[in-house]
Amino acid sequence: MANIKDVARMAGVSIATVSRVLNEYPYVAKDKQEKVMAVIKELNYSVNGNAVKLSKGKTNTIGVIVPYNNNSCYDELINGILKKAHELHYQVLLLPSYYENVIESSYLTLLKKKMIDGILLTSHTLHPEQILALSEWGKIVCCEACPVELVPSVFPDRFAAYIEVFTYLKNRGYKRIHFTSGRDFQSSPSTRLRIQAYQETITEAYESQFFDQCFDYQDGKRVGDLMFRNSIVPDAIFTNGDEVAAGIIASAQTHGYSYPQDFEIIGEENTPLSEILGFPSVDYHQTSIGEQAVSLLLSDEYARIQIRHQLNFRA
Amino acid sequence: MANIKDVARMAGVSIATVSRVLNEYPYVAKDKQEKVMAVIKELNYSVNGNAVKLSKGKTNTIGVIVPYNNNSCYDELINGILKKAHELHYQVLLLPSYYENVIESSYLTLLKKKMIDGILLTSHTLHPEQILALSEWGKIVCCEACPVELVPSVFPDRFAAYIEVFTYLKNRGYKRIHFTSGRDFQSSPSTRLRIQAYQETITEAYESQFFDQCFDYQDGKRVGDLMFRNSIVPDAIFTNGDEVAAGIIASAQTHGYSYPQDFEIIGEENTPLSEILGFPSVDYHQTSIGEQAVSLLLSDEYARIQIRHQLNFRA
DNA sequence: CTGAAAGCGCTAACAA
DNA sequence: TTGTTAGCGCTTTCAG
Repeated sequence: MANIKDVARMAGVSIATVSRVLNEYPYVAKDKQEKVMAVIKELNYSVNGNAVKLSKGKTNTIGVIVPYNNNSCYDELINGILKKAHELHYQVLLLPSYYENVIESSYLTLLKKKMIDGILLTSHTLHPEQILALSEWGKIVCCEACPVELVPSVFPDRFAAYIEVFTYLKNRGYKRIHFTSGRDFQSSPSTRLRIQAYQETITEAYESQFFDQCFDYQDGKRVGDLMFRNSIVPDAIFTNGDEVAAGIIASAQTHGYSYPQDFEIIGEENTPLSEILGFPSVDYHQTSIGEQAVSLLLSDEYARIQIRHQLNFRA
Repeated sequence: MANIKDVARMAGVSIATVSRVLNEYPYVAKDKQEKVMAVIKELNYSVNGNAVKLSKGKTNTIGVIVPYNNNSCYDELINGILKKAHELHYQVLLLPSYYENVIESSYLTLLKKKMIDGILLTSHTLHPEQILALSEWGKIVCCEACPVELVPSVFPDRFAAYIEVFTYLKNRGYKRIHFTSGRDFQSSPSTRLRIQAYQETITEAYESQFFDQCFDYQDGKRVGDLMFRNSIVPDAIFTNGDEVAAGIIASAQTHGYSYPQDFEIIGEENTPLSEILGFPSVDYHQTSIGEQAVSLLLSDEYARIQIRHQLNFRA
């Protein structure tokens, strides 16, 4: 396989000149430039990207750490990331963590290894110190609210959304407001926020229940069964995802309860599911978060940008 | 930032020895090994991945070309790919093409640039020759049926699925069988197969119609409007995706037709949507395709592996 | 406008 | 078991 030396030799110039042509450097004589380009074509030559990266100390690649790829919320986020990265001529390494701290840390070291220029962090189990310890080697931007001020981030205003939803349900007169979340409150900040928002909003003694470990449609069906075969059935439910909400609705039906006649339900992510089934859903504008996160990552600014959510009602 | 030379100097050994320790090479004296490890820790040293790649001529990275990331079918596929790649200690570069041939080609050249070891191709607009021309520089595996024998691939048996669906609908006595697809028949092989399967199965003169440019829920609503405000309304529809099917069902309702009373509909991808709305859906087992595609890509075998679909009926 | 040469940091063949 | 050294292929300063 031809290298820059071969091109230089065949074109009768120095490798420096070839490099200049390659990088569209000005100040190269027209004839030499054309000769070099001809030889490049003739030899079917391409630069070796790894040599460039090594020499430049820059990779034009960013890493994105996600727990999974099978959740619509990461879907939208990743879409935004891909779009903006492509615009800015960066490539994206997709790094699945499966919520394992060891794996997440190993991804952070990619910065030290100079294999990526920056990292975008979505939902994770990392300790802020682990992040800060590696920020020295490259920028790390968080797509969720980070408790530590020093970590630049672009994130949804989840707490405000939770407050808004609970307030809405309360004002509507619902008294048995159940809600769900994903990871348990010890590992998930958003679960904690959800509980806190509930406590701050629903101050009276309501017959509410909380269910964690809800991630998809099946989980929705599972907790739906728990909710509706109970003697106290909910009159409103705030779920952490449209799929979960859909599962609950499906389960409710098997127990003789139907939406929207017997209860209200509110989802998250604003997917076609909520549109089809006609329940309200919170849109966190993840695509926009993804785009802005990439912009922030590739700038040399520090910022913590909060993106406003939107509670979407159906016709 | 410390490099291997610094480590060698401080540990009082040669860089070769450090390299051996780094790569867990046998035949390194215990004491030297420990000394080196101590220095590595002290200096907080990490290898430079780009130097390794350049030196070894191998990147342990694969590229995955996808049109978009916002379609559940790529979701599942990518999930399988990520899982298997992680197992085999490879990293995944996610390359969105937006169905643009120029972009797709530019991704193929990453092989020549030695930036990835192989490419996984999903739906694309590339000409088989374009693929073969670059196979010389690295393995390319296709996740769709490729018309050219020489391209290794792992792919769903779409045609068989289409035949099965149309046969099923025909045997059920439906006479106005509409169907949808994504890209038009000129650019999409699967659209052509769909039409061909229809022609081979439905030989009598049915009042059928075909609609392309259907990709998501909104498209489903759009073509649903076309279908149901027509004087000839379908009694069965085969869609190219659960979202499209859901959109059609939603639209049908606004026109006074409801599923399953007034028509049959069959989707694709077997997502929660079809489960919730209760229509049958074709599962192509994309997760499995993704996993096997990675295995094939990283082996040095040649194969064309067809994965059997499954037509999923609801309770 | 051009070329020589010194890196970038690591691997691996070879000799010891 | 260890060290020397020649690559891997490109960028970039510096001198001209």
